[in-house]
Amino acid sequence: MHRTDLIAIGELAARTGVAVSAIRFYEAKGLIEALRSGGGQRRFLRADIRRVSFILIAQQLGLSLEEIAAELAQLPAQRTPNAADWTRISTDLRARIDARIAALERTRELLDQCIGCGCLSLKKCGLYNRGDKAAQRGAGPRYLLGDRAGEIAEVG
Amino acid sequence: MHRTDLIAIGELAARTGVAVSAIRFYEAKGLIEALRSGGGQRRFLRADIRRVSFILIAQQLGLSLEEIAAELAQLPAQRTPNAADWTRISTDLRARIDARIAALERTRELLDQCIGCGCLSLKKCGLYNRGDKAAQRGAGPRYLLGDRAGEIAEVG
DNA sequence: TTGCAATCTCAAGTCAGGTTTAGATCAAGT
DNA sequence: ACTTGATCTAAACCTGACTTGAGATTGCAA
Repeated sequence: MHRTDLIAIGELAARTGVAVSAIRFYEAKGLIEALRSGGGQRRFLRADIRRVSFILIAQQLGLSLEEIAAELAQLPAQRTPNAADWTRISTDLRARIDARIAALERTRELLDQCIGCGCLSLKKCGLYNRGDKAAQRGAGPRYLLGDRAGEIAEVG
Repeated sequence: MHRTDLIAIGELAARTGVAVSAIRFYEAKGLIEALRSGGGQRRFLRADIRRVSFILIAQQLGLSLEEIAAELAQLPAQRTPNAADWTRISTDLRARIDARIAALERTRELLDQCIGCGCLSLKKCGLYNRGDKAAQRGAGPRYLLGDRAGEIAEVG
């Protein structure tokens, strides 16, 4: 159990469901690292399956690759991460899930008020006065939420 | 109250917190429509403030502009949407929020199991066997979730 | 040892969701 | 009438997250 602990990129891809090209991309972005075979092919540790899985979960929570890289940076660089290491950073993830759920529940409550009054006027019901950063994924309108919130969207 | 019911693009932008360029972009994508002044400038109805607000809320829930366009298409084209119209499509949104929350709660539960056993092995805990489409925003790994789920990410 | 799939690198392409730029025109206050 | 800010169009550019393509090399298997 030394040679066989190393897997090729194709196997890592198959094990995680991520495309080979995506794995190379993640490596380029510093989210994972690879050893090299004599001929220059990437060789991953089995532990990297876990690492890639983490990336996938974090992405579903709306983290950018950069943010995910920051989380992963908390793992030990020298040794293979153990259960305690993973528990620590998975707990971070759990907190994010909690925050996300709380934000959605707030949105739901406010939307219910809006449905109730049929207004959707947003100033009255305050649907935007929230600063829900987690939801601020991708491009999207740049200066909604935060900076200008509170002086926004008054119908009439 | 006939002329004054029309607002310029700058005012719509100011009222919603969305950039003028984004409003033009939404129009190009068919999410909103504009009348034109004699000189060719866009003129919006006050009701469009509500429409843009809806776009913003829906975006926060992870809907793509295309999906949002589909929702908005349910509004009456002829007359200005009334409270009942908005209530109907806001209710759709509420259902999506509920689904999203439920999905996150499932993820949280599964992650807790993973933290518990320190595994993150995903096959055992089934963190991916979910088909959480709502989370599938942006680019992301194409063939995770759905198609190949269930045969994914077994550590070891 | 030959053959073919898997890998490699590097550059370019894709898609969503906008923003920026340029040069021209409109509209409103004085 | 004049000026100045708001708007117009079209096209180019941007970021994030990958994918695709081309041409060369590697590695396992028969």
